[in-house]
Amino acid sequence: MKDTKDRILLTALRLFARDGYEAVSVSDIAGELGITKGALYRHYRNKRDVFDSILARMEELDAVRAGEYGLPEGTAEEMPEAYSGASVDRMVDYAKSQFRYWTEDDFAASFRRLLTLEQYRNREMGKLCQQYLISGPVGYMADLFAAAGLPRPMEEAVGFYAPMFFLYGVHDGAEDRAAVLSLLDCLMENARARLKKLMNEVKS
Amino acid sequence: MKDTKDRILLTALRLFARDGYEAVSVSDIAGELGITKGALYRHYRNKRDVFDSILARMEELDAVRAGEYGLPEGTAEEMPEAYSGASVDRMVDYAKSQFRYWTEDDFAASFRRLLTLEQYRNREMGKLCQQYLISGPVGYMADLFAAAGLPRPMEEAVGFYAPMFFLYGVHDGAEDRAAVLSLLDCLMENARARLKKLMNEVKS
DNA sequence: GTATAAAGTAAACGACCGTTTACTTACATT
DNA sequence: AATGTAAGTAAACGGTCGTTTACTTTATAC
Repeated sequence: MKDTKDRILLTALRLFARDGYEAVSVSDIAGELGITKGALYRHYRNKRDVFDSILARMEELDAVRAGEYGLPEGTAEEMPEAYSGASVDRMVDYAKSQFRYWTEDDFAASFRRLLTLEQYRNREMGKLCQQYLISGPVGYMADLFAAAGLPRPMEEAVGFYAPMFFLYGVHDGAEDRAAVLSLLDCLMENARARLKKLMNEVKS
Repeated sequence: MKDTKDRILLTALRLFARDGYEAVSVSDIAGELGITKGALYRHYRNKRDVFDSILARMEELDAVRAGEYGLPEGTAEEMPEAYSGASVDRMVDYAKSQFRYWTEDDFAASFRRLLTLEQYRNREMGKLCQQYLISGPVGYMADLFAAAGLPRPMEEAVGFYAPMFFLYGVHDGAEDRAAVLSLLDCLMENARARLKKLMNEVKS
């Protein structure tokens, strides 16, 4: 069944995201699903194959999501005209949606924690963590700001994205997650006002 | 020798900080030091004892550092008068010093990564991670801002601390770490100007 | 110089690791 | 109804895990 293979993937991801890849045994994954570890090897060649399949799945989901939102996928140098067109409102909405995605979507939230736990083990995982959660998003926003003619685009991008990133951490350790979301809303409204003011100054 | 016990502690910390507690074996630690794992058990009761000693050591170092900087250690409710006295300049200097500490000091930087890797495994580690790196620092700053009479102290605290926290992540994945420090300097100068302006508005 | 204790080695312990094997069950296709 | 294939079980494999044991080396104190 395709269903079992998917259930293995999700269960493994949840365990990897809590304890880290090495700390989770194949028996742990199988036990959580009520099957024996021998059965797991009918669906995946080995433990590493499960992990790699998680990475591949995230890549698919990410591509789908990027396509749905209709955002430019390349860098600013490749398609500068697409960047300057994005309005402040669209960007703030996108940022809020991204926060909810990385905290509320089960797969994405677990994957984010997995990246956090594996980022120091080798260069590939470090790069993936940067790409999905750190220098990737902030670089993307800095490109947008630069294309719009904002001064000090990188400082503005960090000022915009860092609170989101920080609230991922608050969210993971908080019991009252609604309070985190409302704090994010305040910060986003502040950012919206600031960016609109800066954009007006650029135009003149 | 006390020396060997310390070398075990530091070596274990560095390995734990890269791979996580479970992924590091006692043989790994001993091998890195050129001794057998049997010798390690002359200095620590077991593997968990090494880990606990790391936590205890960080607690000592943190207390020493807090004492040296002469900052109020309790909460704002306990000693409100001590908070409002801290000037913006002192706070910015303290923040910069904290960033250098958590990135350049070998023990602190490794400990920060260790907390990052272990935060989801159990409630204790999650609480420690929050206390040292996330809700602890931001709550402390929010208390300072509130005591100074600043409006929206938590939003201001996140705006101030989140970029620092974010740059920990950038720093860990960056090859050019000097660029990270100079970016931090820009952000801190922006924050200094903003806070001084806000403080003046409060006084009037 | 010899006794004493600390620090280190090498080997073994049972437990669990990831993986493979041999066998059984369930089910779809003729 | 017979057959072939996919999915699952139970047991075993060699290897490594954390820990303990018995023994040797090193250094210190009298």
